[in-house]
Amino acid sequence: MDQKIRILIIEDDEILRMAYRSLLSDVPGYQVLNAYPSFDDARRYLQAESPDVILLDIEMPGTNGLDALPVIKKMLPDVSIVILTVFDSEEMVFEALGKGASGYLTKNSPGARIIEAVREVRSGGGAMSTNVARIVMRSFQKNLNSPLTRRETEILELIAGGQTKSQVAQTLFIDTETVRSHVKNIYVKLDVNSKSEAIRTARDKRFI
Amino acid sequence: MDQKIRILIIEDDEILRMAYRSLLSDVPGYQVLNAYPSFDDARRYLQAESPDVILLDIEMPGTNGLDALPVIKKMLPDVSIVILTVFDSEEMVFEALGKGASGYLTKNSPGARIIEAVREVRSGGGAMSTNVARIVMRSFQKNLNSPLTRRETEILELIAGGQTKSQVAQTLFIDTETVRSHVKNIYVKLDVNSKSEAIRTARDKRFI
DNA sequence: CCAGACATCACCCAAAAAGGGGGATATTTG
DNA sequence: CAAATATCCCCCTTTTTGGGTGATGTCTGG
Repeated sequence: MDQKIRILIIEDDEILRMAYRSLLSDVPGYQVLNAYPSFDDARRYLQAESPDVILLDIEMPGTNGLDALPVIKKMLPDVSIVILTVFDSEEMVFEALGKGASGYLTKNSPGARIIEAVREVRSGGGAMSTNVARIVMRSFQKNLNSPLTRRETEILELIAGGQTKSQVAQTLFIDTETVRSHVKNIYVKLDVNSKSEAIRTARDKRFI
Repeated sequence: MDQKIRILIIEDDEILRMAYRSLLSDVPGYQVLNAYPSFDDARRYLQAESPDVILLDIEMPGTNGLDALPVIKKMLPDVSIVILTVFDSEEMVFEALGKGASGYLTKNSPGARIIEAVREVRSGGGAMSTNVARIVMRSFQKNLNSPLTRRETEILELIAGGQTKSQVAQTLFIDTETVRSHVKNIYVKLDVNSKSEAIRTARDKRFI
């Protein structure tokens, strides 16, 4: 059998901390190295214990989980971190993912889901609770009733990508005047009169 | 007990189609309305059958799943669509999510995962296989070794959001000249000399 | 088949923004 | 304390932008 998955728990609530510990300790192939009530407590032992997976709470005394994330990543670049929190706001999720979390579970997740998540992140996958997945997926969703034509959308996307009209023209092999013409139409449709407004409006309404 | 979850399957491979059908039919609370080998076959019956969840393949004769997605969404705005495919490329995933898929499973998903996914999407959540979750999460990940300072990153993000230097200045309550100064430093650090190059480079390297 | 939507290109103009130099001066932080 | 960072100032030219007005070919849905 493979090496056991070495797990570390950082969670300030004692009841939960113990619950997670016993939950995961009982899983064959899992080994809970330790469980700390805060990142500041865990910090100096991280390198020595070198866990494979860390279950990390966000709301904690001292350094919170989101601030701890990059620090942990710097100390243990190969560790997989699973956020385990009551918060499921868009900002929290995006910040955690941006800082390199491999998983994001909310605390209503059943024990089986937590066990599963540990295995998933260790084998290179991602783990999210369904409400988090919902948030993430919605952020990708485009508005299917855009007033913009395909070409207009294409052009606005390139402009939103930072290109000037003449660069867009080069990219699409059309004349700069044509791009200008499209952009004017876009402005009318979105009821704006500058590039930045157009991008903001289009993004808000998910036209791009 | 609640109303059964009404399911439709669109999958060209006959073996799989039958397998999914029998898998889901056996689940209490699930009802498989029908299983079609292509979207073009399913099309005219969609409205009448009004399923809650559609399992949708991508590679199919005729209209493929990704093109079918917006059409289905237009016909049945409240349906939850779960993509079920062998493809797990970034482009496919993003396109499917952009067009309103509520789930994206790859075909190596165990039967239990498919059953679970149907329930999840129907109750408003999102469902992804772990490899897909991985792709999605990686797309959010920032480079933690950015050469840019916090302020420079902040400014470049605003510029990438379409704002001009003077708008950025207003947003951050600083002088336009200060923004200019930061931007010059950004250009040096990224070794570029225009806004569009800076945005492209920074996005490529995930500095923003 | 035909009107309307769409994509393409043209030329006029003034204002705004961008980019390249050269600096200075606090403030923060390791 | 020295280095990094954030702030602001002035010079200059080139590029981009946005508004107006119009034309032409193609495609497409009713």
